[in-house]
Amino acid sequence: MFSALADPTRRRIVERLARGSLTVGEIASGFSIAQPGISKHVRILEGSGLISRQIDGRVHRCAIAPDAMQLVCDWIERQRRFWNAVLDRLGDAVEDSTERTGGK
Amino acid sequence: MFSALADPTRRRIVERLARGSLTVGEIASGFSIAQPGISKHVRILEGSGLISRQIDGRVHRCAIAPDAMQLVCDWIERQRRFWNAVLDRLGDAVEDSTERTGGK
DNA sequence: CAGTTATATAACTATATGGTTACTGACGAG
DNA sequence: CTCGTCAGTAACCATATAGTTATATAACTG
Repeated sequence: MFSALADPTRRRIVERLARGSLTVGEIASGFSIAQPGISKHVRILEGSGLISRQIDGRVHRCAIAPDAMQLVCDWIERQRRFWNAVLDRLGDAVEDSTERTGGK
Repeated sequence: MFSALADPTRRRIVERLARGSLTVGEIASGFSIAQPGISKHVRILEGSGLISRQIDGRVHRCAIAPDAMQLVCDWIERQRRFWNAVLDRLGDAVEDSTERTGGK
């Protein structure tokens, strides 16, 4: 799922889908890359569980999958906690060193 | 900076550096890949501004760069807001549809 | 039915990436 | 000075990835 979102084109697709569901053709019309390329990206996003597809006759309507979105949010929250902890630790280290050296 | 953190090996390097500064050799000893590979990763991390290097004789001591860490935290926070907004919108859509259909 | 449209699939290309080995240079110890 | 060590550079390799074009399949439309 992380690697699915690593590609900027796929992130843009998801961002567009966040505004509402779209068919594959509608997605493709927003990019300068050819339709088969979009099909690939959509397939990857679908395979990662990030989006779902409802086939309605010829058109495939794509939408963001709420469950996956929840996982994304959870994952980001974990990352946020981790990096903030790193940042805090760096802040402490700076304080320590400024104390030891008599400071700035 | 995002692409620098996209590689799992580089993330692990940063995680180890979060525990304290390390020389290139010390970093390399924690991985199964050869030293020149680590050198490359370190160079990429340094080029992205995520870590800094203090050359002390033969040894190169690496540490996380606080400024970049702040940027990472800011970026993650923006992402968190964005994806939570997407999630909220999806939640509303579900509510709407269940209202319309009389569904559970 | 024939023709058009929406999408997928196949085969290929180009490029980026992560890894390797071999070698080089700088520093420090004896 | 010589030798060993830490690290960087160069050249190369394998693989993955994003894109392409051409073709196939399936559903509408007249």
